[in-house]
Amino acid sequence: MSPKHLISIIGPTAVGKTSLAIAISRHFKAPILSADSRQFYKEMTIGTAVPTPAELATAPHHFIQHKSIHESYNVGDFEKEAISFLTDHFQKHDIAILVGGSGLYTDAVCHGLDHFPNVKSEIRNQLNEQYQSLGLKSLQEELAQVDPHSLKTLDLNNPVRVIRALEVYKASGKPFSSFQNRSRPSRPFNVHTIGIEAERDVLYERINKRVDLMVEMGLEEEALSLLPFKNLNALNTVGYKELFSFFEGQISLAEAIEDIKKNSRRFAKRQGTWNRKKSDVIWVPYTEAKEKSLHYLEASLP
RNA sequence: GGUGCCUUAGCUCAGUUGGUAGAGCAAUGGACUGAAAAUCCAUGUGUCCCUGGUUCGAUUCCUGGAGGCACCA
Repeated sequence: MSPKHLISIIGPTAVGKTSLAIAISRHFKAPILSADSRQFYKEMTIGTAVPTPAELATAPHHFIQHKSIHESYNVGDFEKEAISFLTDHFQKHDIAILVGGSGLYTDAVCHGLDHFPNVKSEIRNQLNEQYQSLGLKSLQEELAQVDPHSLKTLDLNNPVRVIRALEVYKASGKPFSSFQNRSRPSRPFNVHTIGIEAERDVLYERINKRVDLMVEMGLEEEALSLLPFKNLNALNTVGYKELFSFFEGQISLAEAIEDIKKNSRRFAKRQGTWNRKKSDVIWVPYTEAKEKSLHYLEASLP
């Protein structure tokens, strides 16, 4: 069987990942898998900058708006579905494209995650209640009892991390740390990671413009229709949560829009720190992303 | 034109009874194994408007000037 290739496109929000993915998809006649933790949801369109209908028509896309905000969906689910899709796809084809801004999700597909037990949502709800009523300290103390190893490696100031470790313990009876760093299966495909880069001020300018465009396209209306569901995880999202604050009278519309821009910039910055530490990335400037990456891929793929 | 108040970090401002300064926000750097557009950690930022004077020493006090605001004309 001929070698299989997954082309992974990474980069901060608004840098041009979608159009590069489409260009590469057309060139190699390969499907695109989205690894974007917010574009999965069919109820969210404008604020998540999903590809336009025209873009979707020019290249086959997967994992875009295939879930509802009312379903629970996480990296592990995504990893399984994506690998299952790729296994099937690579039976008959050699190339696929992965594109997305969620670093954890692209890493899950490219390199795999450790296998953790399933956790019922009641367990997490209960831990969240404990956090609310008794505080972080009580969670930390409980973790110290059951998983002293995690106590050393975990960010104990981060309630999300502490709750995660505890919920795995409660679901399985074994410490969170005991599931980590077991041998992961190697992927039956080569990964070629292309990173798109832009100067900070250029990127921020693109982000600001894109937010203005979203507002023109009707982001406010879209967010208003989702207001009843604002407590769902999927809606703890830049572009929506700020408008919810506006609807509830906490800030003005202008402030909400400024906050969306600011939070998008911060998000882009976090994506930058995630991506910067990665090795084996072919970095291409956003101005000639298509030429440079096709040039590289032509030379590396058979 | 007159009188009063103001001018300190990117922004809003505090402060130094004279020993060259600090909050919030913004910003920047980092972490990340099923919440990841989430969550968490760390870090500064300076001709203290200009000019002269008093002083060992002035951002602080005094003179003059510039800009802003308010009131009076």
